[in-house]
Amino acid sequence: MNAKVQLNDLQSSVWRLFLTAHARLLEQIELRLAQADLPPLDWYDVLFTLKEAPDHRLRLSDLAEKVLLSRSNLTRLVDRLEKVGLLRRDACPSDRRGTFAVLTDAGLAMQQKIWSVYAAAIADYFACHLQNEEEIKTLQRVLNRLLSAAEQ
Amino acid sequence: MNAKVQLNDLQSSVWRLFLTAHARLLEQIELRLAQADLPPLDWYDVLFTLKEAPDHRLRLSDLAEKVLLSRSNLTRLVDRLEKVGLLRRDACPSDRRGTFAVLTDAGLAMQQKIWSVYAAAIADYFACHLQNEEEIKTLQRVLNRLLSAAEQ
DNA sequence: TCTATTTAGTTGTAATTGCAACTACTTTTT
DNA sequence: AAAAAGTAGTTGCAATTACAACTAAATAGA
Repeated sequence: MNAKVQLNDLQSSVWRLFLTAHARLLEQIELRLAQADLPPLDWYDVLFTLKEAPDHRLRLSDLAEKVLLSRSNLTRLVDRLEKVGLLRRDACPSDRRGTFAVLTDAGLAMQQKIWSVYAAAIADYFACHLQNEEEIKTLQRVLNRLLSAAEQ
Repeated sequence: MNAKVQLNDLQSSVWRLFLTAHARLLEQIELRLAQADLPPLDWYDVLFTLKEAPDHRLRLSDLAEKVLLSRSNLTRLVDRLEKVGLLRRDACPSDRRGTFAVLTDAGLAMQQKIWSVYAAAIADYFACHLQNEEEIKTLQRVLNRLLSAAEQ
């Protein structure tokens, strides 16, 4: 680590910009969801992740990994989602310690409902400001590089 | 709003990337701070913001605005920082409802101490992956555009 | 096989957050 | 100048999060 410790003004100001832009964007988007009486983004994240998974099911530890939540926090988030019927827990036959989270029909419906609002918000606050193809490609390339570096 | 509701696959995957990259980066950086026995980024944010302010002082409401915290959460964050002597509260002479948060010497020292670790982490996880000048300029331009849109 | 280690998930508890209500003060309106 | 409306900051309380300890089951090592 620390191959390049120096940080110039441009770099640190862009970092700051990255943090603030992220924060303000999320603020606006969460606001839209709240205005539409929809649950917050971390609910969406779980529902979407399950939807993408084979058979709409995922071991809790895998789910935690994907949605960037600690295991204990995931346990309780899953509790809440289960309580309102958006997913259910299934025992894992091959590993008696394990539990699957399985998306229910109501969960899928909710995912779609949230998406309709969420997608519009992403379009308004994000996508519509990425003017040309080249700009979005650059962003993609940079973010991919950052992500793989952060995951080692 | 909703000038452009459509969202194509590239756009939504880049949005997703933006969220995950941000989350993973912060995770790593917070980890570095914790390993160095330093307080979390929101403490830094307050200390830095005060350092930048004229006379190292800022009204609580202005501070809340800049660090992206609700007023009530700022009250308690300021409580914690005050309790360990990193800042102090001063009454505002011209508006008796008002309070200033003022950076103490210890607060300034702490800001610098955190910065030494934080800057290295930003360099390692962020800056050093922005290869050429053009890439960082593009990022700056895009983020600026997103930020101003999110702030209306 | 029997013990030690690791892994999956949950739970206790303390700290933090979010939201609404509240106090005190200031500004605007009439 | 009095009443109404708005602003600054704090507080109560419920919900969420973080961290560590815990139970149960699987795996590795002797």
